[in-house]
Amino acid sequence: MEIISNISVDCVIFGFDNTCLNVLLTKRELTDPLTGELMIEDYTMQGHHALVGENLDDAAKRVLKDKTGLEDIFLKQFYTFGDTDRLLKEKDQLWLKTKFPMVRNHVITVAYYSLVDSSKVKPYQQYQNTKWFPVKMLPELGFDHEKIIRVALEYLQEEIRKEPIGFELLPEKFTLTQLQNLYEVILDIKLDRRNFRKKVAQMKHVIPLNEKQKGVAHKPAQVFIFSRDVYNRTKKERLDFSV
Amino acid sequence: MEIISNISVDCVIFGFDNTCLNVLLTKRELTDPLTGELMIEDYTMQGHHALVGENLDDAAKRVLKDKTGLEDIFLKQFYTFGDTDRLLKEKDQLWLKTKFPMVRNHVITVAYYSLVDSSKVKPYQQYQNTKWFPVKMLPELGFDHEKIIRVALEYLQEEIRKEPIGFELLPEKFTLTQLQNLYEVILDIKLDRRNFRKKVAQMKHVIPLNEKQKGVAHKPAQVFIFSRDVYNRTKKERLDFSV
DNA sequence: TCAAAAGTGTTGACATTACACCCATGT
DNA sequence: ACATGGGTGTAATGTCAACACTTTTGA
Repeated sequence: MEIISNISVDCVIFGFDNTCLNVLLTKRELTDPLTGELMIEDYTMQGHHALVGENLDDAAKRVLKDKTGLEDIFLKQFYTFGDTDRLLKEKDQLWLKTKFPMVRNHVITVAYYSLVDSSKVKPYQQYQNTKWFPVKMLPELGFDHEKIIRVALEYLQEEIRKEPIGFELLPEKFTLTQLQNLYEVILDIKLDRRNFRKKVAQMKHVIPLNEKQKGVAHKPAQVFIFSRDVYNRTKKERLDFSV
Repeated sequence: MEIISNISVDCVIFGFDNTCLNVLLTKRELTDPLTGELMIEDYTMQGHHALVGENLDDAAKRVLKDKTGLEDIFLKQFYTFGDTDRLLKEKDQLWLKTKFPMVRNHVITVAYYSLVDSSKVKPYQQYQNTKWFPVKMLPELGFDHEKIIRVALEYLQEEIRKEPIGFELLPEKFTLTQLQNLYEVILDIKLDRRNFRKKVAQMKHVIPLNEKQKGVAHKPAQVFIFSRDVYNRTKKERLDFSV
């Protein structure tokens, strides 16, 4: 399978742990073969190059499966980064020359973000040194990946205001407090609990179950599920063109 | 200047004529050199391939300048089309083999849309057979350009609800009726005149001039300008996460 | 019995909708 | 004088924001 050397696909994998919005990152290390000195030590999203004969979306699914073991996961293309200088930092050039000599200088990357229930990811991690990092406390990142993650977050923030995608980050069954935390963390705002619940109560696609939390040292919360089906049947166009 | 044979940049150029939202398209014709028979006759957006050492955004600006003569125009990347079958229709293959034999089968295209004051475009048209077509009455289109235009329109509709970009389609000075028509046509909705004006009156960035329309056979309308400056100073975050 | 989070309603402010008549101009 | 689009206000309804106390559970 021949790779397309000037097109890569990167995937910002978001997860949520009830406290932070996290991104899945893989450590990149390079040691000088002579001196043993550590020349590069940082993190990247570790995308892949597209393959000849492969749709871009399929390449993104491949990256996601490779890193998380998951398939049929929310995945959205948000931007293509095509500046000529995106791989020109000294350490990135060193990395590419050492590891990927066939790759030319100007690689454009089609960036996707995906939302995963992070409890499902852990067992599948195939890469050593792949870890979740809070988007507010990113480690040193290689290439232009810090920028890509920042832009991904902006698109996510925009999208989550309009579409019911937050549920992708939660387990199938969740409580309203979890849902509220999710919105608060992603949008970086505080929400009023009662008003939030009023709003959710109008969403027919957030469905209460006859089931409560168990084993918590406080009043157990009602458990809900999300139904995309109901959402699709009940959504209506918003008509405001607010600026 | 070496072209990058597997990456192209397409630009959906939108214009507005107070009645329709239009797209600028160029005729594509191919005649059989032997029989003189017309083998292809349709329209395309006529993008370009990216050049080695050129930022994608610069490639898009180049396409736009080439087709309209305009620079410093609103230009927004919205999606990258990367399906392997996007150029595989028979006539498109014929076209590519005849005209661009160096281009491989799988070309991804990074698509931008731009918004232009179409009164400024006409004098510059460099291509014969470049014309405006209403998005509601597109001619037969080559490649996957019909899909690209459809998707561009969806992104435009979304964006114009949130950001003051409609002004890019109008002359510097415009009337509120023009602005209302613009919103109605792009969003494909009807708006109440009085309510529309109330809403615009709240927008500090739409500024009335001491100037009226001239030479119209009815009460002349007040003339307005848009100020991005004022907009940037007065915009506030919307906090609703409506779905 | 205490700590911790769940759950619940009302009010005032503001925004949105629906709707009909007079005005200024060119012909 | 008439045809054409410009310009304006009010009332009813819906939506949003602010706010505090009681409940249920495990420890």
